[in-house]
Amino acid sequence: MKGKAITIKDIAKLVGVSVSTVSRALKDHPDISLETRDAVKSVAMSMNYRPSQVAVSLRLKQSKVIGVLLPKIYSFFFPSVVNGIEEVVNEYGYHLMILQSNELYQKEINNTNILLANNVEGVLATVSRQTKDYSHFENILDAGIPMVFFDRVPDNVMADMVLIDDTEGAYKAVKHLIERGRRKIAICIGNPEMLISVNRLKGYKKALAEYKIPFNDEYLISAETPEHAATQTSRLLGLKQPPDSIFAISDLTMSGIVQEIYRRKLRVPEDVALIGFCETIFCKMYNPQLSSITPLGLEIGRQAARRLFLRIFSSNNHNIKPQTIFLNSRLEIRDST
Amino acid sequence: MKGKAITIKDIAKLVGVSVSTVSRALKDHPDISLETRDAVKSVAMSMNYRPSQVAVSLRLKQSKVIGVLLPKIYSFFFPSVVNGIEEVVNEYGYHLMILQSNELYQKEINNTNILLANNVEGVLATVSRQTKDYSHFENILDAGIPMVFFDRVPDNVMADMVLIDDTEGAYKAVKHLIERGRRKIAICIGNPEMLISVNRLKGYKKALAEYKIPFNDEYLISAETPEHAATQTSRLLGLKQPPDSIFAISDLTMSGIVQEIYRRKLRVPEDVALIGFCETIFCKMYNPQLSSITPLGLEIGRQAARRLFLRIFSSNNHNIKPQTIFLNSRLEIRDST
DNA sequence: ATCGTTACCGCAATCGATTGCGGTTAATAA
DNA sequence: TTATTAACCGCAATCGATTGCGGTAACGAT
Repeated sequence: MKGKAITIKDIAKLVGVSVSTVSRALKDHPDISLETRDAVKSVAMSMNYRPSQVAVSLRLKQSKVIGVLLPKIYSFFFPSVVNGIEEVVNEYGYHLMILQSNELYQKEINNTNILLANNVEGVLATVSRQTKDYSHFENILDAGIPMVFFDRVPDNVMADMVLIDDTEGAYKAVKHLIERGRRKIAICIGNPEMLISVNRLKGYKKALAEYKIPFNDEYLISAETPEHAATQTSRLLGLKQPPDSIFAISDLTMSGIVQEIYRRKLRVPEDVALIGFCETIFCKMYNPQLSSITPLGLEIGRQAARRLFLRIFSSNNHNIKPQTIFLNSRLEIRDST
Repeated sequence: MKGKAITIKDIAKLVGVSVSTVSRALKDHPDISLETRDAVKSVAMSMNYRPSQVAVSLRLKQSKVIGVLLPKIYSFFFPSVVNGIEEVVNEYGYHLMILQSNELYQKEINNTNILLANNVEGVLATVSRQTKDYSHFENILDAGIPMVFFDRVPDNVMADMVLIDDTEGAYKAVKHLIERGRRKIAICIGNPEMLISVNRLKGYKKALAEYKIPFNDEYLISAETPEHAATQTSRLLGLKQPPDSIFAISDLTMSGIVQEIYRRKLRVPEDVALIGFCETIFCKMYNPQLSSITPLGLEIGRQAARRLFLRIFSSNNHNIKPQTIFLNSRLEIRDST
């Protein structure tokens, strides 16, 4: 900021009125005569005046900024969520401060502090994989700042949550495989401690149970990177009774699985049927295109943001009961099943 | 902000000193005695004091925020750039305000105003497809705020630019195809008016010329969406002399091309060799994996951010000559060629 | 006893915008 | 002519932190 921006004071001097008059004129306060208003406005216009959001933020605590806490923007899923958030946030004239934790607990704490220091008016968050303690989020809530969690949510924080019904989604995926005649169905989850893994595994088991297929723990693998998924898949396919289908609960691990299947020159879906839990656009990039449960990141972002603004604009935010919104994910059948 | 945050004033009252003393004590000003310093600090700590970044920003014009202007975060390329930017920006204790234009000129103008109103200390930008006039960027520069453009850059703004050497990259890609024995090489560009299209096309022609292969404008298609690319590809493959290889200059259009090739049950690379201009991770998702020129988004982000901080921390920003940095993209040979 | 230092600390202005309250002018009523 | 009352507008405090400058106390030196 060298070429100092022009302020309300500059306008006041030029028009020959006080700063208070300028301030009021600019927002059509009835106390100010029409001529004065016009004079102020035209000068403001000609000087290319831009009100300092920072000053407003200090004075009124209205920063027009929503904080977003993410593990990693460089992924398949989060950019679409961010898109949904932006869509809504822009409607209200707000914008985003996006902070990533890189899945680190300490970084997540720092990030909450940064948001607090910047007077954000609301926070949307997905917790990192490392996070077990949620007290840093309480700081935000205690400051009276509305929060909505999405996707990976904490289990004992009094705030709104927006997430996909993982159990239901996984259930639909596996049921679909069964209906296609598969019986030896493997599942690749992520970190077994994560709720997302737990729930999707639950849906998997539910579908098996419904068709009286016994659960075989040799068919359960866990991976957090494509490479890891590939080696795990290799083990799977080397079994005496290799699976005839695989359900992968994440985009990233699916790519590893596909790699390994290609490497072994197996056919999809003839030898192995595949179904993922991933964004549409990525499923379409494979050959054959993957059937999938799409988590609808866009929709998650929208809903979370809407819920947040409901609180921001409510006079008695604290009287609104925290709510958990489950979104149904959609089964999209393509060529891999 | 209901549960009002605690301020320097609260600490002052509790310790029994003035606010100025607290301010100085917190930053180890030598004027303040050690006991006072410790007293202030311990109280600050126990009250969980967090300095208001907003107040500092107003007073000192140090917002610790870097603005990022993007067409669309939901893409293949930009998240990786953002990652690179974040990496550097965090080193310096800064964070990002990311604004997307959705390729709309008017939105881009609004976004520059938002950044200005928020006292950002620097701006990193990629221009939208619609943008022909760059005067809104001049506003930022005139305010004394350093700017670095990356990827899609304007052609007549006095600012730093960081971009990949498109011509060289395309040249390497096409040369690679030729060396693999291909002669009927098609190219799919984006909007023909965009510099990126122009330059990559230039590299394509350069490689052809080097091997004395005449340019055939039937082999030149242009698309901005996967769907559009698919129909264009269909036309290509329906030619009397269909191409034996296709070079696609963007991730998105490549996906459309691949779709169409799959649909026609053509083999890659036997019938049609493919080479893209895309991020590694996406190339690996195809079957077969795509050879590619990788634009190294991460590296672009890093370099742009570094260049920006060079200006931010220099006392005479305006004396540093604007510089255009070309990054070499890397040829990664996989299975599609 | 007086002056000079040094060591510490507070006053008050400042950044830019907002707003309660009080003041001035002019018009109108009595 | 005087009191009343709109109609307009300005003063000054405020948000939270920073900082130039001035002030006080304690100490030693002369």
